[in-house]
Amino acid sequence: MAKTLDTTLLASRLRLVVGHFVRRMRAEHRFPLAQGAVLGRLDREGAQSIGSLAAAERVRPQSMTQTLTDMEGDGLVKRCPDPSDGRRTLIELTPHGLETLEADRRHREGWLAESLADLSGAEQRTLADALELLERLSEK
Amino acid sequence: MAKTLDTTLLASRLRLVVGHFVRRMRAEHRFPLAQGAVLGRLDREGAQSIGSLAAAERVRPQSMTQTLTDMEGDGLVKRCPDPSDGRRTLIELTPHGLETLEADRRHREGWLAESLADLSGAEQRTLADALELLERLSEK
DNA sequence: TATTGTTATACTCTATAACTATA
DNA sequence: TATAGTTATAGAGTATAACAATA
Repeated sequence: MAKTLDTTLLASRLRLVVGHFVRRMRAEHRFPLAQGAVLGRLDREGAQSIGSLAAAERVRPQSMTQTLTDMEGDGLVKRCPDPSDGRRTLIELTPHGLETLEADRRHREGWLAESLADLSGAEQRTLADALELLERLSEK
Repeated sequence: MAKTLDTTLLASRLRLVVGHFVRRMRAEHRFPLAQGAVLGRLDREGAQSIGSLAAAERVRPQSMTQTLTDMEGDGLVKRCPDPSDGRRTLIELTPHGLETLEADRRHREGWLAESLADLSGAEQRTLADALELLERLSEK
């Protein structure tokens, strides 16, 4: 039976490591993390409403509006009225947004994705399992 | 032999889960995370220089100066000249800083530390192992 | 010259509150 | 009334550049 760890120390270490990792990701990207997240999601899932993007990223709709306004200003996304519901706005990738995403992916190959690929299958599994746990903690 | 996962998807999920977790932690704390980190470190390790705090938290010295200036304004820490090196400033906890830290720890017991304690020993081990991996990724 | 820390400035990221427009 | 989104505002968190003081 595995022994229980000191949860206060584990909590501190969690905060420190996660904080460091976020700063490292930020430094590595060519454009803001929050924007990259939206680009990736639009590419994977297609055009969708602002509220749905906010829910998926688990930020407030107001925060997402701000991110999208910045991105629209940079020509990465386009706002389109939803024909079936006048309250909704659909967000879609522009060609420039897609190019930017692909350039970022190529660049990150030099770091995160490549580093992850360097891990053993067991290590990748450990990381994936830990993400499940982290998500469970976040939901509580 | 464990199969290799899709590293692009794992990278996306890593960003999402970690981002969500950080926002959850931020929302749960009574005062800024960066300040809580400093309070905990000073309590565990005792008074130390600004540069050493910055290195431990892996932020720039300028960022740490800013954090500490805010904290000093709130009476959480005190700047003391290092008697052995006029360039250095030692940071020490004030009684108010210690009280604040202890109050925060009691409050967090209601969430993170308690949630971690609810995990099985194996799950805690998975999380601790993943932190090692995450730290290795951050260092690369 | 090298090291420690600060000031000035700016950007990212997110939140709450109050609002408008549509259903 | 309820829902989708926006505007206004503020605060946390961090960075780079330029600087002063001390070793």
